[in-house]
Amino acid sequence: MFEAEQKRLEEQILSILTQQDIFVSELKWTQIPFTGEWGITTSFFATAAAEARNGKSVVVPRRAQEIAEMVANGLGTPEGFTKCEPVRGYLNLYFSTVEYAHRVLTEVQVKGDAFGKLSRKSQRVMVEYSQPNTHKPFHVGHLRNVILGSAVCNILDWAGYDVIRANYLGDIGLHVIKWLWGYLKFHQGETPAHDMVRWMGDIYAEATRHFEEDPDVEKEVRQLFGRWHNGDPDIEALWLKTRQWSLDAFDQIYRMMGVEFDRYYFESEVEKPGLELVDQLIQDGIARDERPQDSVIVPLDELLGLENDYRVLVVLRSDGTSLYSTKDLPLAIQKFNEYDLAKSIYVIDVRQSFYLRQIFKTLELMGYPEYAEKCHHLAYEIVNLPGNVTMSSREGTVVLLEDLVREATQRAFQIVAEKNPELSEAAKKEIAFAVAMGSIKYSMLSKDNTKVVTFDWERAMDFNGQAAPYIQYAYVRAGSILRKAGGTVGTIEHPASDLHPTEVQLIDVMTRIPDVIQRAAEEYRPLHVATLAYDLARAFNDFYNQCPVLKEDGEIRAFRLHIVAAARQALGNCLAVLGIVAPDAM
RNA sequence: GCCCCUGUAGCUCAAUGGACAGAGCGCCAGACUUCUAAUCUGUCGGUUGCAGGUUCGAUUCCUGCCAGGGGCGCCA
Repeated sequence: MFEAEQKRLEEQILSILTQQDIFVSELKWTQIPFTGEWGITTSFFATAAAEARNGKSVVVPRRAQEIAEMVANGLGTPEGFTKCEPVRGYLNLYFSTVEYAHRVLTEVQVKGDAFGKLSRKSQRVMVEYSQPNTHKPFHVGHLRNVILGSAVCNILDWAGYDVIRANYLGDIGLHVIKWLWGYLKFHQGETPAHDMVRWMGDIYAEATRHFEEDPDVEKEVRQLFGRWHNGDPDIEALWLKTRQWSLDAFDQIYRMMGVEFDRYYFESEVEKPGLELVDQLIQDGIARDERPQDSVIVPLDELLGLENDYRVLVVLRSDGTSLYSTKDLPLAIQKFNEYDLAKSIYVIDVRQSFYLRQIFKTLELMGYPEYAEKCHHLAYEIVNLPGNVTMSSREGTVVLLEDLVREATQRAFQIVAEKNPELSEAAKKEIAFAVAMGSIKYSMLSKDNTKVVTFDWERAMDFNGQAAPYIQYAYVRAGSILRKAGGTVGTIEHPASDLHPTEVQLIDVMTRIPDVIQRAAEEYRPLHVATLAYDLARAFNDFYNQCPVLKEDGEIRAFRLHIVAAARQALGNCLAVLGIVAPDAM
C-alpha cells in the first residue's frame, strides 16, 4: 500500500549511498514488526555482505548499522514521517500516524467492498474442485476440497484473475453401476426419501458389501456395466434419473455452502474422446498397446530416458475400458481449447500427486508443453477421523455433512438464544447457521493445505478462540456501534490529537490486506487471509476495549466512527474472501 | 527400495532467510450499572525431532539420520 513512498525513499537512499561509492543491493521493505509501531523498514545487511564478498574487510552487522546511520543522516526526516531511525542494521521509518491514518481510512471508505481487490489482470484461470462422485454420499471428507477450492477461487478473483469455477462429476464408473445394481436388486421402484444423501449412501454401502462378499455379484455388476456401455435404454434412463437425484442433492449442498460453479464437466462425456485419444497415442508411438495380455501404457521413463521417476502411466485397461487417466487427458486439453487459460488448477488431495505429475508430463509428450506447464496440482491433505481413520463411504466410516451442519447449527442456536433472546426465531436460526458454517470453513482454511485435519466433534463444536465467530463478533460489534451512532457521515477529518496505539495497530493491520491477498493468490494459500482476518478482529477488539466511541464527542467521536466503519468493512471483506457470512447480530 | 508431505509450548496451529519464535485451547488468578463478556487483562509454558553444512543471520535453504502419514502398471 506504500509502494510510492518506498520507491521515493529508495531513490533517495540510492543517491546518498552512490555518493559514498557504496553499491546498494536490492532493498526489501516490510512493516516494522513491533506492535503499536507503525511504519516501514528495510535493512542493509545485504549491502554490507556484498562489500564483504568483494574483499572489503568489514563485519557485516556493524557495517550494516554504519550504512543505516549514513542513510538516516542523509534522509533526515522525510515528508510524511515522524522519525527515521537506524537500529542494528535496520532503517526504521515511522509514519506520521495522523496523516497516514487519514489516508488509509479514506481509501477503505472510497473502495468499500472492493477494498483489498487488486487490479484486473485479464488472465483466465480455471480452478477445478469438488469433483464428487454421483450415487455416493457427500461427507465431511469432501468438505475440505470444496472449502479450499472455493476460497482459492475468491482469492484469485480478488487478486485480479478471471476465475472459472469448474466441477468434474464422476457420474459413471464401477461405483455407479454397483449402486444401480443394488437399487435394481433391493430397492427397485423406490424413490428417494427426504433424506436423499443418506438414502443413496446406504444403498451404495449395501451394494458394495454384496460386491465384496459374493463373487457372483461382481459378474452381475460387470454385466450391467456392459449393458450401460451398449446403450441399453432402460439402464440409461435409470442412470440418468438416479444421477439427477445426486445432482440435485449436490446442488443443495453447494447452495448451503454458498459455493458456485461456472462449468460442469461430466466424466461420462469425456470417455469417448478419451478412447479416441488413446488410439491416437498408440499411433503416435507414445502409448504402447500390450493388449490383450496387458494394458495400454505410456512408458514415461522410457520415453524420457529416465529411471524410476515418472514410471508408467496406464491409460486403458486390458479389456479396453477406460480409467481416470483415459478421461483426464482429453479433459485437460478441452479446458484450454474452451477457454484461453493462463492457468489450470486441480484441487485434488495429495494422494494423487504422483498421478497428476504423470498426467501433466504425458500432456507435454503429447505435444502440449505449453498446456502442461500451465497445469497446477493444488494438493491438500485429507480429513481423517481420530485414530487416523480415513473416511470411506465404502466402509461407512463417514460423518455426513448434513449431520455436522445440523449439530453445529443447533449448538450455535443455543448460544444465540442465550446471548440474544429478543431476536426473532428466524434471525436466531440465520445467525446460528452463519456461525456454524463459518466455524466449519474457518477451521479448515486456517490450517495450511499440507496439514492433515483430524475431524473431532468436540473441536468442531467449539466456537471459542481463534475461530470464525470471533471474527464475526468483531464485525457485529462494529456494526452495532455504527447503528447506534446513526451511521457515519461526511468526509474524514484529520484528528486534532495523536492516535491511540490500538487505533494505530488496527489501521496498520487493515493496510496489509491487499498484500496478503496477493501472496495468498501466488501461493494458493487461504491460510494467510484466515490469519489476517483474525489479526484484524483482535486489533478491533483491543481498540473496542480501550477506545470508547459513542461516549466521546466532537472530532474524536467522528474520527473513531470512521475507524469503526473501516474496520467493519475490512473484516467483512476478509470474511467474504473466505466465503464466510458476516452477520449483523450475534 | 524410491518419491512426496509433516515434525515448533501439555494439545491444535502461526511465523515473505531477518529484530525478542507468536496465537488459540487447557490450567490458575482477575474484569460486566459500560459501545453486546461469543470479549478483555494477567500468570505458567520452547534445546523449533537429531547431527552437520551454507549464510553477516536458519523454524525457514542444503545433506544425512530418526519418527509419523501418503504414494509408486490396469482403484478412483
